[in-house]
Formats: sequence, C-alpha cells, structure tokens
Amino acid sequence: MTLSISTWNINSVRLRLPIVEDFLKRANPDILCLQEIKCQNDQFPADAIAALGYGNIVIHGQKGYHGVAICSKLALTEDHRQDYCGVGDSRHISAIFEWAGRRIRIHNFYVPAGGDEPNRDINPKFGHKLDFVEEMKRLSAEAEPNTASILVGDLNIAPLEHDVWSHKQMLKIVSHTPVETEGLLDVMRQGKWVDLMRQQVPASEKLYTWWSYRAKDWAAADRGRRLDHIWSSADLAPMLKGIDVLKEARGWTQPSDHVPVTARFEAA
DNA sequence: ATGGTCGTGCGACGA
Repeated sequence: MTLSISTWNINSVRLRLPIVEDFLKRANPDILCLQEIKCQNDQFPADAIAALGYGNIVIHGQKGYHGVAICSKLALTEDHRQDYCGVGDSRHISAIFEWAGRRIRIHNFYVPAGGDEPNRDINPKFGHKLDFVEEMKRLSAEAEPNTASILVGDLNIAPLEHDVWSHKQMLKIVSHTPVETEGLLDVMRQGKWVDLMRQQVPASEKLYTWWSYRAKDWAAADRGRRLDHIWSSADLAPMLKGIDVLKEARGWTQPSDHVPVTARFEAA
C-alpha cells in the first residue's frame, strides 16, 4: 500500500500546463499540490489534469497572483481555505483523504515571499511574511482527532544552514534571515511537524528546490535554496520511503524556478 | 558586480 505526494510551485499553471502533464505522466503521484497557479478557479485547467486520472481537484485561485490547488487520484473531502493575515490572498487550501485505513488532512501553503528588505519597519511585505509565519504556529499536526496531517508547499524560507548555497552570505537575504528561519523552526516545533525531506537527506548535505531566473547559468552557479517543503505528523514519518527532488525540471523548456518534490510512503 | 528574469495583463507589481 503506497502513497506519493508531490508539491510544485508552478508559476502560472496555464502557461506551464504542458510540463505539468509531462510530470504527472512520468512521476504519477497520487496527489499533486500546486502553488502560484496565478488564475481564478474557473480558469484552472481541471479537465486536462482530470484526464490524466486526477479527477478530484480543489482550488483556491485568485486573479493574477498567488493561488493554490490540490489535484488528487484519491477522493478529497472537507476542503477548507484559510485566509492567513485576513488580507484576502489565496495562499492556503486543505482537504481530507483516506489512505491505508487512515484519515489524513493535507495542507497546501504558499507563504509570502517577503520582498527584498528584511526589515518590517520599512518593508510591509516582510512584516506580512512574519505575521503569516506567526499565524502558522497555531497549526498543529494533531489538530483533529483520529486524523494524521501532511503539510506541503512553497514556504519561501530555507531554514537550515545547508538549505542555501552559502549560509554566511545569505544571513541578511530574505528567505534565510534568523527571524525567518527561527520562525519556521518554531512552526515545526509548536505544531509537532516532522521535516520529511531532512528525515531522508542528512542536514549536512546541500538540498535545494529553487534556482533563481536571474542567474546566467543556474546549473553552473548552483546557487539554490530549499524553499519547498513536505512535513507530516509524527505517526506518518516512519512510513516515509523516499524523497525525490526533480532537479532536472529546472532545465525543462520554459521552466518554473521551482522543481517538483515528491514524498513516497508505504504502509505495512 | 546593488544587476539580473519571470508572469500577469497592459501599467506596475509581485516574486
């Protein structure tokens, strides 16, 4: 009994539908969580994705910006959209599915990037990001009785030293400042979440999921960051069998700046 | 090296 879940910041699902289809045919996850779909609910290419076996789709879209969706082969119920910071952004959606006799809630997040200046007094976008992370601290992996939890998404923070190409050079760069990295580690600790990517890949190894569009040669420079994450409640962590970071997707035609990350589980 | 590149949707903004 296996389960695979992928997360991918797609940076416009309409523009990049061809590579979404390629990825689904090739990786064939049970569930794909997308961020930055950049469209309204009725513009989401649900028919094309359903045609590949993903007939269960829940969407929290928005015109032009942000937007998240869950595409699943398994039935989705009790979907919920939380308006973090109460600003009307579409940055979260969750739903329940059943697997191996378990009830599991999956959360899909797109945390604000936070702008360039890591100072909330002069950059409101950084303040918004910190407030968003603060609100996430109240989300427990054990929030619902008899329900396990999985949390995925573009969290726009690289929390560990080897989640960035140069810890020292990144300490004042938004996504790796101490207030952000400590905040995200607090979200994990307070919510009793397990970082499944780092359960699989030792913290001493470099691990990236995003490479900037601005680099002349992203692969040669390899100045990446681990901005995308897959977490779970403690009960699911022993069932994790593998993590796949599809780095080659960064080199595909008209790529997203993020690559898909997949967690593979197996129940006894 | 304080630039650089994207997407949306038509000017500027967010990333």
